[in-house]
Amino acid sequence: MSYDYLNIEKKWQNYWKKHQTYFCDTSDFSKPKYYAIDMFPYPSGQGLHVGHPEGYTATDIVCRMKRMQGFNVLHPMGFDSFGLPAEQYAIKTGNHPEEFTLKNIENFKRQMEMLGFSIDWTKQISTCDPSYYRWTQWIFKQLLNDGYAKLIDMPVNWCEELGTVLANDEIIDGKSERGGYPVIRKNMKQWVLDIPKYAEALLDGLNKVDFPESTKEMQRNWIGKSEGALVDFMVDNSDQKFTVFTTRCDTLFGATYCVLAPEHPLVNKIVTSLQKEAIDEYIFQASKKSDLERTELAKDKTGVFTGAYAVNPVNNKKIPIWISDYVLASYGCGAIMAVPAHDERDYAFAKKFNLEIIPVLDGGDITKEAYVGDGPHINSCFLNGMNKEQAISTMIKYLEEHHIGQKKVNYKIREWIFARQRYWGEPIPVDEIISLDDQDLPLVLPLLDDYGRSKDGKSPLEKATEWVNITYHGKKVKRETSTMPGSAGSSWYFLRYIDPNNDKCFADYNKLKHWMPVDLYIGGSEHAVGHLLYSRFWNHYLFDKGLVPYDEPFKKLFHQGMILGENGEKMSKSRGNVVNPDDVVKNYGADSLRLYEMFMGPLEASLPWSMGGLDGAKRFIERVYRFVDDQTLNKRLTSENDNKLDYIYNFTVKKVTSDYESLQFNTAISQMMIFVNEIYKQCQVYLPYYEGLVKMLACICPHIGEEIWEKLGHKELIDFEPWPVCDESKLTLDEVDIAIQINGKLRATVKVKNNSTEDEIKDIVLHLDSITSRIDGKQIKKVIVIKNKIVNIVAI
RNA sequence: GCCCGUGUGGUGAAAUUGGUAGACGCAAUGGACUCAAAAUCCAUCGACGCGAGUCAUAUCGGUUCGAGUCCGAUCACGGGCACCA
Repeated sequence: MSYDYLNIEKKWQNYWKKHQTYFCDTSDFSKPKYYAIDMFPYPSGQGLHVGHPEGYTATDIVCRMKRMQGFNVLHPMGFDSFGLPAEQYAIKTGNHPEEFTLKNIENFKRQMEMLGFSIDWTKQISTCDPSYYRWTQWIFKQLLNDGYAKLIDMPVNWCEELGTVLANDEIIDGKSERGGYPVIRKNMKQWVLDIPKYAEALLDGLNKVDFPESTKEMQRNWIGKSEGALVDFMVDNSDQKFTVFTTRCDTLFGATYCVLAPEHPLVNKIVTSLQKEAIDEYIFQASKKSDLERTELAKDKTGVFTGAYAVNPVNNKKIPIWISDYVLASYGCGAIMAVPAHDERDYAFAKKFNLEIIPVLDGGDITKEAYVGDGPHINSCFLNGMNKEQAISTMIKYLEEHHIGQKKVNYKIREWIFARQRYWGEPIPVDEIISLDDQDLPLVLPLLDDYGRSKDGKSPLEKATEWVNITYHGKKVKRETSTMPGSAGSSWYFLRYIDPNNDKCFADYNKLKHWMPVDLYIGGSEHAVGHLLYSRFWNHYLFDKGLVPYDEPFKKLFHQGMILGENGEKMSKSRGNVVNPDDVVKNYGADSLRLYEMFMGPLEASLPWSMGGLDGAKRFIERVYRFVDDQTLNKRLTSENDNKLDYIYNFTVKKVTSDYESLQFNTAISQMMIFVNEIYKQCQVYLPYYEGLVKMLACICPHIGEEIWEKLGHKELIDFEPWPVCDESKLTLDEVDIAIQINGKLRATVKVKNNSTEDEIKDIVLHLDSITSRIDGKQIKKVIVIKNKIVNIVAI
């Protein structure tokens, strides 16, 4: 006679584990498919955070509903298990990072089982498993053979403290995402993947996927497409020339100087002897600046005149060439034409160094500030009087006809730096000359005595001399000692789930054809650009090679919000507001935790934790359970329908179904609560309606779902029972409440026949005592009737 | 600085997308049951007012018969990008 959640949950978890085939048999390809996954976790030493189950419960609910609706459901889980904490643990203890990782995976898995997720554990993967990273290496090899992976000398983000390079998205405010250590720019030979080649495809693909608009926008900004033109400038009194990129070639008549990036190769060739010393000093200073310093100094423009002049190709005017670090070597041509009248940065620079400012767009006051608005062109010869669009296309035509420029599209997105000077990552399967043959994959990480960096600051793998120095195809060679970044293994794991044990290829095409794309993908918004852009890139690439059936891997993406501490702050050890899921499950049960997290508020919202809310969730489960657990209430399950609950039951089925589909679990739960409140009021419930409720609730609270189902006398699990169906005919009521307003203010409500006509309603309303007394002596100007909803009487 | 969000009771939040603001939950208060307590059940619960009513969705203005919802301005908070030519 009480809700013994500990034993109930243990009982069903053991049952599911013993009968694993229930959630693991995904072989019936004749059914429609549904593939839902969560962003797989990094198995940290701390175990699950209460934030993890939020997203996991959401996918689990949808999967459970889809199974009942007759779908073939794939719902696996894996571990993103290469990474820094395991390596640091290994450095500290001298143990292999794998030992730490496997221990953590076991703990994560235990916690997930404790929470009752209907995960297909037979398809579990781990990115640090050689049978998995064999194929990560294999995909890298394809990228290499096709020219998308390259070893290039480039300025990289170097973190001295971590002893490795980092990708742009691993840096926040000039500091490393992990640890917050300073990051500097440094030229190094690096493995990179040519993601910019896929810029256009990745941009296009966003139009056909269901992602949060903010995430699409972030990816668009990250890719940073801009359409413009290249313009060639001759250096005066010289045969040297350089090219600039501009999005406003229509303002070329207003270009009064040019600026080269300090790193631009032309600088040394054109600098005059008088300016050489100043230029060299400036270049030296610029090279020493870290990214952080560059951004901090952003407000104050610096620069030096080269002594040389360029010739403006449209009017042959001589304009000075400067260098400045506000021009980036890595974007466009590393050189710009400056139009100070209409660009804020150029304006600030021109003012500081007293350079000429010529307006070429009418409007604004350039004595005060740059005019960045629109206006007809002036001082612009053949463009005068034109608007922006006309002027740009006219100018592009002019540039192309005179062979001094052309149309050009640029992207901000840079190559993905694909090597880390670390131990605990996938070895890059190449030596100095060639990549490894397929039969030599996987290239397995060697064991080391010490996992710290080697003395010369190189990768820890340098110390494995026997592993590094090999004879391959008859030649003495050295292996690559960098490893892949963490985002390598996570860029394709959703493909491997589909065929995790295949040792012939990364996944069978026919299986991919059945399961891809992922129908629902849930994870944190911190991956809005990094992981989500990288995995889209790999999938597009594999699609172009004909190895996967769809270009976009994720049909629908959703970001769950963050669960904050009870004080509204982010949960952290130092704030002392961390809630441990193990404790919650012990004190309230997994079902209560799941129900509570889904009821807190919208899934995407960041919300504070509340122990009181957890009490409420448990109370609701008990209220439902009592019908089978309590003998007196048990008698209230009737086999005859008195029709009193017809409307509310069918409405509840309809709302819960559509709310689950759109991930609005908070309102779905509130609707089930309304239904339960109603059956308490009625003191009885038609058994099929109660069973319908239990099925819907079982998606969120699977343990109590199975328990009630069993107590109702069913022999089969509830998980594959048919989903309740809404009988639409029960949703039309005989009478509806309509509101009556006078001049927009609510004055009364009245019951009228459903679908009454406008005249019928007017007739009733205008004869109501409570209304006539109010409009007595006033003139009725208008009566607005909205069927089945509202009447508004306008009277003065 | 630029881009994108958000702002509703004591509190977490609902609101059929322009139609009865505050559903559902938490907390609180009163009552029933109990020797008593817990649990449970029932009731009340935006503010002011005895009342009829009046005022209330960050602030100010607009559109509309009607605005939490649409438009404009302002303020506050959150997220992203950051000299990208």
